[in-house]
Amino acid sequence: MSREDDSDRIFKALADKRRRRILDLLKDSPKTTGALCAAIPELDRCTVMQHMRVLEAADLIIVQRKGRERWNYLNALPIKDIHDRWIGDYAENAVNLLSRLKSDLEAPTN
Amino acid sequence: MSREDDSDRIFKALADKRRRRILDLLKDSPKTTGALCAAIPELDRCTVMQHMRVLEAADLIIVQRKGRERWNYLNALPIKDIHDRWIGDYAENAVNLLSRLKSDLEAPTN
DNA sequence: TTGACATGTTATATTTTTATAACATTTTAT
DNA sequence: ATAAAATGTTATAAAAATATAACATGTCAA
Repeated sequence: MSREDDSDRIFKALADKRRRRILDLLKDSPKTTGALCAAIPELDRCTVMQHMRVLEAADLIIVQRKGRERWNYLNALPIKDIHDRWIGDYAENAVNLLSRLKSDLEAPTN
Repeated sequence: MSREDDSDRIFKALADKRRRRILDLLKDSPKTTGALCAAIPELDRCTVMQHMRVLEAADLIIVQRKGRERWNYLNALPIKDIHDRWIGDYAENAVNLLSRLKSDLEAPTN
């Protein structure tokens, strides 16, 4: 499983508004699947579970079963990895690129 | 246009492997549309342009026309915004949540 | 054990994305 | 002016993601 596959799963998982909302809900405290469904009444329970499976496959949530309940925990580490590997790079170059853009635009006869 | 719409467009734009690749290509230096198409021979020119439109709508690239050429510049600022607003939060809480998870798992009778 | 509860699975319909073809516009060079 | 180059648009086919229904499993409490 390549690094690129990992970040593909993570970005795809983060691409959906409802999944980001689920992560927000888990940010404060872990919750059971039932509690999450109750917090998102406009989505069918099955739909919520399908989203959870996507998040779990991306390793953005960690699942722990306790009796007949399923407790879902946010795992922020993959997001931090993306930041370190990806966004860090871009942010580092941002000023650079913007200033290059600016000077290019100011010399239109090149 | 809400803040959430903005980050939705940005995350959706970043969700595609090929669009991330385009951003990578633009990271080093701005390029014309033609140069980008040449760099991604496995994709049809129209497909590349469709991806560019998605990136442009998300404000991840800035477009400047020079004669009959179109120069595409990476704009890293939206990515940095996401980091500051979103990933920063998660990363901040990461140690917190992981340690809470750990202690929860070690006390399974709660 | 038995019924109710919480969760899980599989199949399928709906919607959204992605790829491409066909055609149009703008600019450069001759 | 005219042909070629570079880009742009619109329509549509193909593929993927999302929502939901129908059914299945495991666990608790009486």
